[in-house]
Amino acid sequence: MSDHNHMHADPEAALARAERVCRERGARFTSQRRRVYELIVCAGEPVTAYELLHRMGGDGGHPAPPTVYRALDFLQAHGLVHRLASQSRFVACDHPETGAHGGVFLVCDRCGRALEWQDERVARAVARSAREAGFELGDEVLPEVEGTCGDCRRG
Amino acid sequence: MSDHNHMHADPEAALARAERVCRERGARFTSQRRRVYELIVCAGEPVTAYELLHRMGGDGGHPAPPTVYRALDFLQAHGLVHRLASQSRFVACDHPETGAHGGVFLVCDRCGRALEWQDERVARAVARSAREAGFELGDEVLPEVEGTCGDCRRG
DNA sequence: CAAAAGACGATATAACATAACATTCTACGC
DNA sequence: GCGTAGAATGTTATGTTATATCGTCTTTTG
Repeated sequence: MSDHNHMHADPEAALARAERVCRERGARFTSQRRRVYELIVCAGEPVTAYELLHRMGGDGGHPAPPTVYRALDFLQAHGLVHRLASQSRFVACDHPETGAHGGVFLVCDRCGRALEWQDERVARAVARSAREAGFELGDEVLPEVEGTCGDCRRG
Repeated sequence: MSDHNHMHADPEAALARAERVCRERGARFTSQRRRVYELIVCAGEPVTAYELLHRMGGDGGHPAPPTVYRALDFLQAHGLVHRLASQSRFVACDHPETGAHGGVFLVCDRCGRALEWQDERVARAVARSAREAGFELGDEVLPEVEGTCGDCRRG
């Protein structure tokens, strides 16, 4: 019923997977997009666009905002990252291969980390609600809820 | 199971109710807060903080941003309005008296309207997910999902 | 009435995001 | 290879959302 959730232990694997996903779709996983994705994966927690921006700065300085936002748009469109609206932050998706991302984001109000918790029950309940309300659900249906994670509660 | 949802047919009633809710808690429903709440209720759809700001302008001009944000913070804290993170907009809560707001926001990607759909199944499924994940849910647990409402689909 | 707490005004600035247009890169047919 | 069309990126500017800070006023309470 509920899949166990995990952080990206292996950024290499995530990158390889992303590359494969893009190739299969004929989408170009350019160096910018790769760089942004890598930074998100390695962050291990939700990061803002401007944090990414500043981390991209190599020698001369960092690129302009549109550069990052364009990469983020691409990565979102291909399901590689999600935008946490409640935080204006971005996280890597745990399972970019599957089209459906049914579940819920559990966002910790203390440490700020977000768990992408897969749960068919939530997905089904939401789908059912939407149907009853006459709504047709879109693709980006990853509800976010705020709470306190186990680690933070235990101290 | 699913409650029917309705727009605020009667702003007067909503204001009276808000006033009562505040009085019961010893919170001050000041004129600023009343004004902001009234504007949100009358809008009938999600509105941005700056839209409220501009609508508050009476004679000389509109107040400064902190004025609106402070009022919004208060109203949110007392469950009178919700912030739709995905839109950075604010909507009146349909049932401010009850502490729990279990359900889901169905946000139309065409007309922009948001339906606060009460559904115990969603609330339970989310609560269950949270428990399994070791999360303790906070108060602000109103997941938002994007889709197309019945009106917009039918043309 | 005095003190304390809460609310509000005002200024400035931080943080998040996109519009618009120029330039460079890449794939693809020839 | 070579030209070209479309995609991607660079660049500048600006729009939008939100908060920090500090001073003043108002309300509550003892």
